Amino acid sequence: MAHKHDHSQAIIEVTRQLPSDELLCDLGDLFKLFGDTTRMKILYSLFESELCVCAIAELLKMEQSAISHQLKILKDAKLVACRRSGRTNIYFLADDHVRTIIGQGYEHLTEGKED
Amino acid sequence: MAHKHDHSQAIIEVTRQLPSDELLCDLGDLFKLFGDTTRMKILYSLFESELCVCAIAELLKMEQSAISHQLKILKDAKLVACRRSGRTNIYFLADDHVRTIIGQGYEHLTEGKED
DNA sequence: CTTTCATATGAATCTCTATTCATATGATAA
DNA sequence: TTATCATATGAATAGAGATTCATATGAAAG
Repeated sequence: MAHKHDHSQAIIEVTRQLPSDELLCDLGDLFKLFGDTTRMKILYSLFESELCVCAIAELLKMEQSAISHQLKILKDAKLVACRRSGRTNIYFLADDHVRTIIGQGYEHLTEGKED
Repeated sequence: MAHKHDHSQAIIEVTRQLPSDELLCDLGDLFKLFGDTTRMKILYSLFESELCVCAIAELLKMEQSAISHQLKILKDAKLVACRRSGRTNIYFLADDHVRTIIGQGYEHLTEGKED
């Protein structure tokens, strides 16, 4: 009611269809995981093969610590998982939605070429 | 070569398959757009119907200015577009990938219920 | 058991970004 | 033309998050 012209009907209708705040937050949080270049590179690397932490660090030319921190975030979100092998930790994709979601983004970018 | 154990072969292989830095950055930037609750709510609202700025502001109970700023970001990214109608600006979805991408995220959330 | 290697983690820093406030723009109505 | 409404926008602020540094943990080798 802050403005003069009326659209209360549209608002009521859209509100009815809108998912819960909690779900919308969760959705934002999910996509936030993909919204960082480092995490994107990590995920893309794991598309090809499972990798240990220092391999990813070398691959991306970044510090091991930075990679570990990001892997923790991805692991907490259950997008990746890891297993021990000797004293290395080998990470791999834990969810195939990752491929689908990133694939959709990829399509969007490669189709709409005019920018 | 910062570590002792060797995985240069894996690194070479993965590097070969990895998209360019530019594409990976663009992908990150794209998903960053979905990684914010306010933008997510705006996009979800536009799923249902085209809306003017102040309708979105009322709907989300946020300031008009905040909404305008976010709409600009979405518009620059060509995810939404707008048309003039009198003195109101009516925004609508400009790209159907938006629905697909968010839909995939939605599925991921609603399927994996254990958290 | 001590040393070394691979990884994890806490704290600090720095950057990025979302929101707010104030104001500008642009269109319509009077 | 002037007043009003709808939106846009620049600057400032505040908060979140990514990286680094130093260090802790944990496993294996000697």
